[in-house]
Amino acid sequence: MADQTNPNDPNDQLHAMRHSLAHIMATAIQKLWPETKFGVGPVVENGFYYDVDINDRGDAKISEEDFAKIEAEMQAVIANNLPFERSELPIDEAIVWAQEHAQPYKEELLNDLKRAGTTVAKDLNADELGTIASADGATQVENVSFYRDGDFVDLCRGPHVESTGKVGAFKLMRVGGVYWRGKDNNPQMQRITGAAFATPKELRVYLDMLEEAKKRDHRKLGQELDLFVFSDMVGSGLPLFTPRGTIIRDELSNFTNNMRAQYGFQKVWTPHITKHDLYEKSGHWAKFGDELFLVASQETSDKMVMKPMNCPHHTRIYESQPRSYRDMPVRYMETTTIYRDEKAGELGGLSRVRAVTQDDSHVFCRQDQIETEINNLLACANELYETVGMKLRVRLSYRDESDGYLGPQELWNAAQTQLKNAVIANRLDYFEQEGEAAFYGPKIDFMATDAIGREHQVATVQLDFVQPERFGLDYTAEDGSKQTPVMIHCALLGSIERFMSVYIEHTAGKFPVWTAPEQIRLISVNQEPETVAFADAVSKQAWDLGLRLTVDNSNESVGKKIRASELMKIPYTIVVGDKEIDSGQVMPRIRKDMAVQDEAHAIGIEEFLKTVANEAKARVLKTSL
RNA sequence: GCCACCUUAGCUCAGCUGGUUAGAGCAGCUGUUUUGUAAACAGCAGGUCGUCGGUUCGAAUCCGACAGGUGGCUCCA
Repeated sequence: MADQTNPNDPNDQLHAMRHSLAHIMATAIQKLWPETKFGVGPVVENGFYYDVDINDRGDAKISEEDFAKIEAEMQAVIANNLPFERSELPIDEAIVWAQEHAQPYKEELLNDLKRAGTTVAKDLNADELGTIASADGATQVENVSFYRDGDFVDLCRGPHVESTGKVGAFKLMRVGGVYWRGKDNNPQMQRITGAAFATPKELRVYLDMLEEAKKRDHRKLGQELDLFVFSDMVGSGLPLFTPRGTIIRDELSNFTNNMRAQYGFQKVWTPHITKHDLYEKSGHWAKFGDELFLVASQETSDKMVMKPMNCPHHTRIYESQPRSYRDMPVRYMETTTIYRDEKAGELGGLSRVRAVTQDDSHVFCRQDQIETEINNLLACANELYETVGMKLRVRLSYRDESDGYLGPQELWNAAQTQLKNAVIANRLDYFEQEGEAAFYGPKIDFMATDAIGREHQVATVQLDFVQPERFGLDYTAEDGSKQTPVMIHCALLGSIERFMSVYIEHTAGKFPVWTAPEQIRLISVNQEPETVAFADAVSKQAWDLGLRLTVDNSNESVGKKIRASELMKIPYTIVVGDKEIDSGQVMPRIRKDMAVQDEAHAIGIEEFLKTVANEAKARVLKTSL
C-alpha cells in the first residue's frame, strides 16, 4: 500500500505519532508484565512495532487475546495526556541505566552504539539505530536521549509528539516470533505490530484495504475458481494445477515465449535431474547445496540432484559447438520447472513453492551487444506488465561489501553501470539497492504494483560474467582470438506460480478474456432438442475460433445458472432459447469490470464470437461489445 | 529451520466446561419441474472429527509426537 508518509523522515508528524505509540505500547506492556525486556521499537510502513521478551524463563507469551488488555492500558496512557519529557545522558551513564533496569537488549545496543562506526553500521539497520539514538553510525556517540511518559522511561531517539494524547488512531494487528537482531542463533522475542494513522478514517481505509486483500487472496480464489490444489500425499509446496489453472499457466507462458521468439530466442529443453558436478562447477553447490533435492540412483554411483536452475545446463548447449563472433548473440529460452528444498516455514500458497516453473532465458553475447540485448528484454517486460495492467518500477540490485560474491570487483562495477544505463535509457522508474545482487552478478529486479497498491517482485534481468568464466565458454573473435561471452539471465514472469499468485490477486479472479479459463458460458433455457442442437452448433463455431466456451445444459432455472456463471467470474454469459434460435442474435451478459457501457444490446451470434476471439488475441482488458 | 495459532462432509461453518446414534447450508445424486438474466421443490447419500500414541469408566473435546495450513522471523540462485 502506498504510504504518503516517509517512515524515515523524523520531521514527519505521523512518524512522531507512530514512534510515540511504540513508546506508549511499551509503557502498557511494562505495566502488564513488569519483567519485560525491550528490544527495538521502530516506525514501519502503516504503523509501528516493538520487540519484547516478557520474561526470562520464556514460559509466558503475549497472545492475540492479550491485545484488548494492552490496548486498554494504552488508551489509559493516552487519556492521561502526559507530556513526553526528553532528556539526555552520556552513553556510559546510559549503559549503567540499562544495567540497573535489567534491560540487556538495550545495553547491547548501547554498547554497539558506543563503538559506532564499527559494528553498528553493519549490524543495525538505520531504522533500528534510529530508535535509540541520533547517530548515523559513522560518528562517535556521546549522548543518547530518553523519553518519559509519566512513570515509564524509554531509551529513544524520538521524535515524539508533545504528549500522549496526540497520537491519532491505532490498532494492534499481530504478534509474531522474531530473532533478536534478525539472527537465527539469537534468542527469540515477540514482535507486537500495530497499525497507526493520523485519523480514525485513515485507519479505517487501511483496514478496509486489508479486508479487500483477504477477499482476493489467491489461495481462497484458487479454491473457489478451481485453479489449483494441494495434496498432503504429494507434499508441502507442491501445487497441482487443475484444467482451469493450467489454461492460465499456458496462456501466460505462451505470451512471454512468443514475445521473446520475436527477439530471436530459441526454445531448448533440458532434463530435470543432473549430476551434482554441474553445480560444483557453476558455484551453486557451495552456496545452495543444502537446498537441493538429492536423487538416489540405483544404477550409477553418481550423485544426482533435481535441477534448481537452468543456467548451467544452457552453458552446456552453448559449449557444444565452436562459436564465432558472427553467431552472437546466442539466445535460449526454456519454460521449465526447477526444484528447491525450501524450508517448511518459508512456503505459502503459490507465492513460494518447491516446484518452481520459470520462463527462463539466457543470452550469450559479446560485450558490445549487452546494451541491445538488455533493451530488448526491458521492452518485453514493459509489454508484459502493460498487458496485465500493472505498473512497473525496477530495483537495481548491486553487491555489497560482503564476501558472498564471485568475480573481480572491476567487472561488477562495469556490469552495474551498464544495467543502470539501460534502465535510464528506457526511462524506467528505478531505485538502487546494495546487497540484493545474485552471487554471480548484479540484477534488474522488476517490482509490479497490483490493483490494490501492493508491490510485488516479479521479472528479473541479470548480468553474469562469472559463469561463462567458470564454464570456460568462449567464441572466436574477428581477430582470431578466443573471447569469453557475457551471459544475461532473464525471467519475465519470474516464477509462473508466484506470478499467478500476484495475477490472481491483482485481477481478483476476474481474468480478462485471453487468460480466462472459460471465456463464454452458454446457458440453455430448456433441454428441448432444438435448443440442444443450437447450443452444439454455437459451441462448434466457438471451438473453430479457438474460444473456450462451455455449455450449461443442466436442468436448473436460468437464474440459478446465471448465478453459477457469475460466481465463476466468467467474462461472457449468453442465454439461448427460442428467441435466439429464431433471431440468430444473442444478448451477451458482460462481466461488470469489462463493460464500457451500461446497457446490453443484441448482436448476431457469429459477430459476437468473432469479436470475443479478437479480444482474446489482442489481450485487451475491456470489451468492445 | 525457529516462535505462535489452526485442522469437524467436496466447500463454508455449528458442536458450552470430556457423557448416549457428530449437526446445518451450499455442492453431489434421484425424482418432480422445462425454467428467460444472481439460488424451483422434495427425498437420498456423504464424516474412524488431520494421523499415530497417551490420560480416562468414557475423548471431536485433555496431553504428546508427526503431517498439513496460517501469521511472523530467517532464507530466496
